[in-house]
Amino acid sequence: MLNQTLKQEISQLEADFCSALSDPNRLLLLYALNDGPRNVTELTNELNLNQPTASRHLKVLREHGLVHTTRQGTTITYEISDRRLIQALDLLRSVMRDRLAYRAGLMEETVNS
Amino acid sequence: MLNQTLKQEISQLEADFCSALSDPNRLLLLYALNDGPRNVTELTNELNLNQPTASRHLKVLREHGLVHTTRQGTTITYEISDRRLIQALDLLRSVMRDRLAYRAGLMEETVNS
DNA sequence: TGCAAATATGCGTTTATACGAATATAGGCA
DNA sequence: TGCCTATATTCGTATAAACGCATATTTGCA
Repeated sequence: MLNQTLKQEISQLEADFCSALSDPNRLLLLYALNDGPRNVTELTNELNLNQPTASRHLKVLREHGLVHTTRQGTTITYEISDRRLIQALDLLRSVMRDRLAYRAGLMEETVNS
Repeated sequence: MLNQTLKQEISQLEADFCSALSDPNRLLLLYALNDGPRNVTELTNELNLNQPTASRHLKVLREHGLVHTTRQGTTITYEISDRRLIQALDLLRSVMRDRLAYRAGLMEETVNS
């Protein structure tokens, strides 16, 4: 059993982790990186971001340890740190999908009654 | 293959979903509800929140479909909607744990060198 | 040294979200 | 109706985070 203060600290950490995931551009970056390592320019082009935006979001991901980098000359390649992130995100998507399906069902019922 | 606009919309939805998870009090609420349904007063007491705070956070969880409610008289019981949420959160925790362990390892190396 | 390419940061503004304190609403019951 | 309990909302304020634009930093190379 954990005491309350510890629980709160862990939840704070986990919440910080989640807030790193709560931006659409960062999710797109993570999913892109799930297909393989990319450098900033490639990511910028693939996702149609402007360069400072991509760089700032990558910084957030990096600071939360969700991605890591290797430099080759002036180029910096980003890589996803842990595949379980995508597993977790996919789980969330399936929850989301079922919830949307449920709501769509409700809509139909409403329309048909 | 999904087109870019659709990808962006899905990522936006998923990001909204994640931002519902990016608050320590809401995570504590979810984990409490994982042990079984609770009403607002019980949650308020268990987590040492003040009542409006609990209510507001529960509203966020409800609006994102993470929990659902049943009313009995004046009492409203909250229940977690989908166990996979806890699965996903536990996955994130394990990623977090490994990352902290890795950083702790780096610290030791630094100290010992 | 000096330039070019890749990446990162600073600034100003806008938008979102959390909180406490106070207040409002809803349901049950006399 | 009027009161009590449970839950929700409003208000004012404070903090954080996103964006575009401009600029800085780093590295490789002539």
